[in-house]
Amino acid sequence: MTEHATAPQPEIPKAYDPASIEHKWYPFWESNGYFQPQGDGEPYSIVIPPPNVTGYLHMGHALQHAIMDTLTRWRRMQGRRALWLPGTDHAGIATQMVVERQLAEQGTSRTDLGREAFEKKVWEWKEHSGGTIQKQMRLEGISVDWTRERFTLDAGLSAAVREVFVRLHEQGLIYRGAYMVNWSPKLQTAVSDLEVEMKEVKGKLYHITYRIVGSEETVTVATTRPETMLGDTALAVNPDDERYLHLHGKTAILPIVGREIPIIADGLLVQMGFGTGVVKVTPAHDLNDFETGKRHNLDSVTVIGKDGRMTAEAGEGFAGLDRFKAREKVVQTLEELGVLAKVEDYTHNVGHCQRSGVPIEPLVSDQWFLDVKDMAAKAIAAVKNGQTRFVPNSWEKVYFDWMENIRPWCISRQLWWGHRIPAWHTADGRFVVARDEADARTRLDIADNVELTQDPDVLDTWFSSALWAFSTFNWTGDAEQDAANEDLKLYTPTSVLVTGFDIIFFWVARMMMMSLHFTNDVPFRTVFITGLVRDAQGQKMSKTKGNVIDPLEVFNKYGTDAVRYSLLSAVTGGNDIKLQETKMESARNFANKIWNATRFVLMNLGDGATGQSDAPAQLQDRWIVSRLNRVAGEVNEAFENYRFHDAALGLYKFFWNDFCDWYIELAKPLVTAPEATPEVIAARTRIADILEQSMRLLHPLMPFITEELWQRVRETQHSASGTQPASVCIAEFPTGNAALIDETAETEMETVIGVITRARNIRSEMIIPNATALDLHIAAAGRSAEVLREQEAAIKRLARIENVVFHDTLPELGFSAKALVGDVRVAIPLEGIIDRDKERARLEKEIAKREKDLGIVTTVLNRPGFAENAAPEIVAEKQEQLATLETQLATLRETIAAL
RNA sequence: GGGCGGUUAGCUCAGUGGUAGAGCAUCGGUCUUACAAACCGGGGGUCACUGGUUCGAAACCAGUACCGCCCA
Repeated sequence: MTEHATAPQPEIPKAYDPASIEHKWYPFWESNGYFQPQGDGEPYSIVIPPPNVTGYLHMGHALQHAIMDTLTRWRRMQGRRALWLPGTDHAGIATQMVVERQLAEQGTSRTDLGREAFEKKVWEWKEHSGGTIQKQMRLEGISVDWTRERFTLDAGLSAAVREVFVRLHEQGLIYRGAYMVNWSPKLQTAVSDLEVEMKEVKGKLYHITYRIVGSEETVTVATTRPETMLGDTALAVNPDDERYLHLHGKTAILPIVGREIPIIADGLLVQMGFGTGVVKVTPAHDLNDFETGKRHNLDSVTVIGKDGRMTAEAGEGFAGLDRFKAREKVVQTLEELGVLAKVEDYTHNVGHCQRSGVPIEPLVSDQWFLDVKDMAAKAIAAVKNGQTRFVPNSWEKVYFDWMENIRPWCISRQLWWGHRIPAWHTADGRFVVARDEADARTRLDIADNVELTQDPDVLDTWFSSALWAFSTFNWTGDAEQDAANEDLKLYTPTSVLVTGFDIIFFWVARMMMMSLHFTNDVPFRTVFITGLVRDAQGQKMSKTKGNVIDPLEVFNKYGTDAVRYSLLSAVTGGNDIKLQETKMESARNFANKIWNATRFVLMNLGDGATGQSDAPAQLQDRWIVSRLNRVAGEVNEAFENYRFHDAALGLYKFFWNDFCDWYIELAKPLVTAPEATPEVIAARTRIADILEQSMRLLHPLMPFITEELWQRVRETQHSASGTQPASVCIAEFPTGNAALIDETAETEMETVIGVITRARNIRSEMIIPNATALDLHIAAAGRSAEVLREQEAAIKRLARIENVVFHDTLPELGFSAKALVGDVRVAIPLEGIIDRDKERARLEKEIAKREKDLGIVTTVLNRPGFAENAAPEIVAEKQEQLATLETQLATLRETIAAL
C-alpha cells in the first residue's frame, strides 16, 4: 500500500445544494427504466390516485406521493417486482368550469360554441396545460412507471367504461328514469348526494293559513320555502294525530293559486311532535314530498326550472322570477291576502352544490342511476372478512356506515366533458344502451339512415375512477383476453391504495364495488388513509385564505428530499399534518449533515484507500454494525406497518447520533491517518461500508441526495466489489441481520460514551475553558476496566483530557469533581482550577436527582401487593435500581463530605 | 341528533401497564481542520379534568370540558 496522499482537495462542495444535484437523477432513473417492474420477484403494485389532468401539484399530492414512493422504492429494493402506475383524471366538472371561465373572459360561452367545438377547446386546454402535473411529479422524484401512464379518457379506459355501463344495464343495475335529484342551477347539471354539502343557514319559518273546503275551519302550515307552495298538490297529517282525524279526505284551498288540494294522512312524512302537525306537500321540489306523492298518487307541479327561475306553472306574476325573488313575492302576496300567520327566525341545514356553492334545487328529471345496494353488500363483506383492510383501522367503521345506508347513485351529468353515456335515442322516443352506434342500430333493428342520437349526458367522473384499479391494466371484460393479460394477473389486486379520508366514499368505496363486481376480487389489499396537510396554524389550506403552500416553492427553498422527509416524519396514524417551515428547515439540516458526513468520508478515501484487510474489528466497528442492523430491522418493520414517522426518526437518530456523533469521531484518527496501515485501510473500508448501507436505508425517504452520495461512495469502492447495480434505487435494501446485533458491543460502548459524557459535563457545568488541561481518574473493575483502558485514546480526545489514570479504587486526589457512570467512578482534580462551592453545588444537584429517583423506586417496592403481583423481572429490576441508587448516593455523600 | 378523532415541554408531535421522549425554540460554552444548516453541555412537563380498574395508569374503563371532522 502506498502512503495516503495528503487529503485531496474536496471535490464535493462544503454545503449541500439540493438544486445542483436534483435535476440530474430523474432522467437517469427514467431513461434506464428502473421504474419499470423487473425480475421475477413477488409483484408489488400501486395505482396512483389520478390527479386532475389540468391541475397542479399541491401539498396533499406531495404527501401522498412521498408515501407511495417510499413504499415502492423500498419494495423495489427488496427485490419485489414493484410497479407504481401513474395517470391523470379528466375531472369533468372542474375542467369544464375552468374552460367555461376562459370562454367567458373571451366574451363567448359553451353554448355559443356548441358541443363539438367546446369539446375540442377542452382537449386543446388539456394538451396545453396537461403535462404540467406530470412534470411536477417528476420533480417530486417519484418512481412511477411512465411507460404505463393512463388517462381516464384514453381509448382503453373509455372502452372499459362503455363495457361496464352496458353490462350493468343488461344486469338491470343501471336504469334511467324521472327521479328527484340534486340539481345545481349554477352548473346546470344533476350531482350526486356526495356532491351536496349541508350548510347551516339562518332563514325564516313562514306559517301559512289554509282554509278547509266546506267549512270555516283553517289549518296552519309552516315552511322554510314558501315559493314552493305554488307547486303544492296536497296537505298531509299524521294518521294517528287525533287533532286532525276529521280532516282526512277533506280538501283545502291553496292560497294565491286557489287550487283545491287533498288532505292526506301519511305517517312517514308527518311527525306528530313537530310544528302544527300539518305539512305542505310539493312532490316536484322535495325528496320526501316526491316519495309521498308517489305513495298517494299526487299530481306533481314543477314551478322551479332548471335555471333556478320560476316556470310558467308558477303562474302569472311569478313565472320567470329567480327562486329567491319569488320567495319574497310569495311572502308579500300571502301577507296581502292575510294568510301569513307568523314569520319566525329559523336556522336549518340547506344543501349546497359543493362545486359552485349555490343552494341545491331538488328537481325531478330524467337521469341515469346505478343501483349499488348489492354491490355495496359485497364490498362490506370484503372488508369484514379481511380481503381489504384499512390503515388506520378506524376508517372501516366510516366505510361500513356509509355503505350500509347507501342509495342509488345518480351517474349522469348534464355536462359536455366526460364519458358520453352509451345510449342512443330514436326520434320516436325509444332508446337503447349499446357499445357503439352500430351496435345500437343492430339492437334496435333500424337502418343506417334512420335518425339516431346519442344520449347527451356524460357520466359522473367518479364512474370511470371507480374502474381505475383494473381499467388501467387493460381490462376488457372479455374472459379470454383478460385471462391472457399478464399484467392483470400479476398486479391486481394492487397491494395498497394511499389516499385521503375525504374520498373514501367518492372513490375507495366505489372502487371496491366495481372491482368486486367485474373482477371478482378486491381492488387493493390495504387502504392507507392519510390526514390532511394543513398550514402551520392547523388551518386547512385554501386559495381564499391565501395560506396555500406550493410544494414546488418549498422544494426549491429546502430541497425536495428535505420536504419529503419532513412530510414523512410527520405521518403518524393518519393524523393531519401541520406543515411548519421549521420542520422543513431541520430536514434540510439533516440532508446537509448527510452531505457533510459523506464529504468527510470521501475526503479520506483516495484510490486504493479501501480494500481487504485482516485488521480485526474494533469495539466501535462492532457497535456501529450492530446499531445499523438493529435500525435496519426496525425500519423494515416500520415500513411494513406504514409507520413512516418511526422509520424517519430511527434513521435520523442512527445517522446523526450514532454514526456522525460517535462513530465518525471514534474512527477519525484511523480514517484520517497519513499512512495506509492495515488498520487504517480497515477503518476506511468500514466507514465507507456503513455510509453506503446508510444511503440505501435512507433512499426510499430521500431519493436524490442518497443517489448522488451513493454514486460517489460507490466509485471509491469499485475495487472491493463485484458486479454492482448502477443505481441505489435498485440496490438491495438492508434487511437488518439479527446475527450482527452485538449486545456486548452496545453495552461496552455505552460505558465509554458514559464516561466521555460525564467528563464533558463536568467541564461544561464548571465552565472550564477547553484550553485548561484536565486529568481524568477512572476506577473500574472487570470488563468495564478493560474496555476503558482500550479506549483511553478516544476518551482523551473526545473528552479533552490531558492524562487518564486508571485505578482499582479511587485514591485520595484532593479537591476534585467526582461522578458515577454505572459502577465506574470518575474523578477530575480541580485544585486551583475552580472553587469548591461550584463542585459542591454540582454534587448537590446530583444527589437531589438520585434522591428523587430513590424515593420513587422505594415507594414502588414498598407498595402493598407489589412484590406479590408484579412480574418477577420487574421486581428484580426495581431491586437492582434501588441497590444502584443507594450505592451511588452513599458515594456521592462521602464525596461531598470530603470536599 | 348519531358517530369518529384530539387534548403530553414555549411550538409541532412520538409514546398502549413499570421513574415522561424527540425535533425545533430557549439558556451557557466552543472557529475541536466533514458540517455554525455545526459541535459540547444545561434548563423546561400535576401527560385537559373527575372517578374507576390495577401492586402500579399518560396509556385500560366510565363520565365531564374544550377543539376538530364526518353523517343526518
